[in-house]
Amino acid sequence: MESIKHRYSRQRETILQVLRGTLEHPNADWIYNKTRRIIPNISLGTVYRNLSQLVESGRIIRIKDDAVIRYDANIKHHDHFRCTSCGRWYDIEILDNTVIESFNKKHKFHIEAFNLELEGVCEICL
Amino acid sequence: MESIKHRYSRQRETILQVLRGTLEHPNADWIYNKTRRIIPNISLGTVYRNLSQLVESGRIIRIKDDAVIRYDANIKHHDHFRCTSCGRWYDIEILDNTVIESFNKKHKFHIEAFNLELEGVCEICL
DNA sequence: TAAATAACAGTAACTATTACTATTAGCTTG
DNA sequence: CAAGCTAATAGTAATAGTTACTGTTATTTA
Ligand SMILES: [Mn+2]
Ligand SMILES: [Mn+2]
Ligand SMILES: [Zn+2]
Ligand SMILES: [Zn+2]
Repeated sequence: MESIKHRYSRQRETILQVLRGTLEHPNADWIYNKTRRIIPNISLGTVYRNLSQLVESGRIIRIKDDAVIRYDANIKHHDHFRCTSCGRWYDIEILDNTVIESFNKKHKFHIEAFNLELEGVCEICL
Repeated sequence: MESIKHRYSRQRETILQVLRGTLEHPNADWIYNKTRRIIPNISLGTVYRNLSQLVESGRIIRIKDDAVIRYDANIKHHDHFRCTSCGRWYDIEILDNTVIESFNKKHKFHIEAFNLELEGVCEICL
């Protein structure tokens, strides 16, 4: 992290400032439109390229990496562990209601659903 | 759940059997190719439509609903709560290392990353 | 058996993202 | 401070995953 050497560019710095100025967790298009108010002729491709570089250099993070929808015939609630080495998916159980209840005590939110995904190397691959 | 009335179709039943026969957590394309071995001229649109109907009727679930990548300038590890009413994203802290350690004791996996996402109605909207 | 319409195959359209290309601009070295 | 190297850019084309449309087929009901 933070080790990749990039030349300065006004576009990249502006994109970073735009993202730092919001709590929206926006997507590329939202960032594109905000940034266009500062650099009107910036290209959408530039936004995508710089967002990727900013992730690469650890200055921002990306949420929901996997753009593909996956399906599961196991319909009882469960969590997932995905092995980055072999790609296997494992059904696991970590979160129970105690976690949720402790959350409910701190915040006054009404939880409808929760999803936990772990990533790492599985026993077979180790 | 299970209340929507659908006519029988060989395509839908085959898709369901294909998904029930694997632990792959496959995407639509994988399911399409497997199902084509049984119904060679099935259409990809049919696969998508039936997967959606099966989700609707609660016979399967979908993982990673949101196909859009979102970005966050808050790079310290944190979880998210998203309000289904107003769309706001909240940075939260639920998972700590005790959860991970207890997982490590049960399974011999090496965890590299984990991501928790909660969904519900926030305090403002309640 | 016939009418009503859900579901189908095939295809077109759409959306988010990535790749390509000629031009511009940040950095390094003399 | 040029000159040259090449990363980064704007603009556009291409790709991937998904959804929408359309005329035909098949399931259900009476
Ligand atoms: Mn599963
Ligand atoms: Mn966040
Ligand atoms: Zn593995
Ligand atoms: Zn809300």
